[in-house]
Amino acid sequence: MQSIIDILKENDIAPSMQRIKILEYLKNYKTHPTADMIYQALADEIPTLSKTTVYNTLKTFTEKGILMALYLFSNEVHYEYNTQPHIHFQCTKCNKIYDLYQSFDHYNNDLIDGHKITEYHINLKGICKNCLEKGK
Amino acid sequence: MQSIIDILKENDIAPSMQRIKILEYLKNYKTHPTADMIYQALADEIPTLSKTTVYNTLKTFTEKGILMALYLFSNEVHYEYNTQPHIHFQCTKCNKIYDLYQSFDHYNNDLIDGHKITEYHINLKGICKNCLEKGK
DNA sequence: TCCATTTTTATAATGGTTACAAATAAGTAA
DNA sequence: TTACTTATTTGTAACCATTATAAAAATGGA
Repeated sequence: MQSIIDILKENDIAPSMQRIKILEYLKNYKTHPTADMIYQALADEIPTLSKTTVYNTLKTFTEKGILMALYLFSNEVHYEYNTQPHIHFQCTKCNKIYDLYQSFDHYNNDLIDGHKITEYHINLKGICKNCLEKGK
Repeated sequence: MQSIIDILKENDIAPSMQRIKILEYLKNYKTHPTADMIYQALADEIPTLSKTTVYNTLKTFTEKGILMALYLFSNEVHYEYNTQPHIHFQCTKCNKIYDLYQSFDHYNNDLIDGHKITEYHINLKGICKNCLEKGK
């Protein structure tokens, strides 16, 4: 089991306290948070935390491939710790984001119409089980 | 062949000049423009055009299902006139957006893990044919 | 310890989008 | 047509996520 610090070192990122806490948060709580959500969640624990640090850190992690940036159905970016391939579903009622592990088409390294594919996202939208059951 | 005005009327939208021009632009130039691109493109023809009108109109059209809002790999929204199902590919070098008509999984009205799917987007990212050929 | 480099921070700036309220255009009844 | 109501457009300001910038703090090596 790989520690947070190991993950950072493997990616040539100095394991500062802020970076550790941010990655830890994303690895433990798979809630696809935005930068602001992460900031809010950690502000108590790290009172001096700056939102700029959160943005910088997320940018670094994403560039290194540690995190995936999700562009769903709004103009704020959600982040997730990279695990096995899956697709995303967002509920239009409660806005919750779900990971789905249904079988789906994979496009990695495909060449389509001559274009080289390096990354792909499958984003679904609808009403989640929970909201369906609540009636209405 | 359905006219722009007919499309608007069918959707209970009064066919004002601004609305006609905006829909016409999206129907004719399938370039997946942003609100600002549309504004820039029409500003000469409609000198009094306001950016707010463009935003309002795009919102109306999207709510009626005439347009599709695309959330690709940035936080600006791109729009397209709804045609046959297809998927999107954006080049990371030139940022151009391509429509791909490859076969792909369809999810409409599926029920996955109890969630009702009403809309889905497949977004690919990579290097387009054109940029590949330019070498490097 | 001293110094150079990295990291964090606060502040201001940017850019896409929305809120708001006034101005204009359109639609309807008399 | 007029008078009046409603719909649409417009300009301005506000909003909110994100980025730029430069100073402050922390870190690491000689």
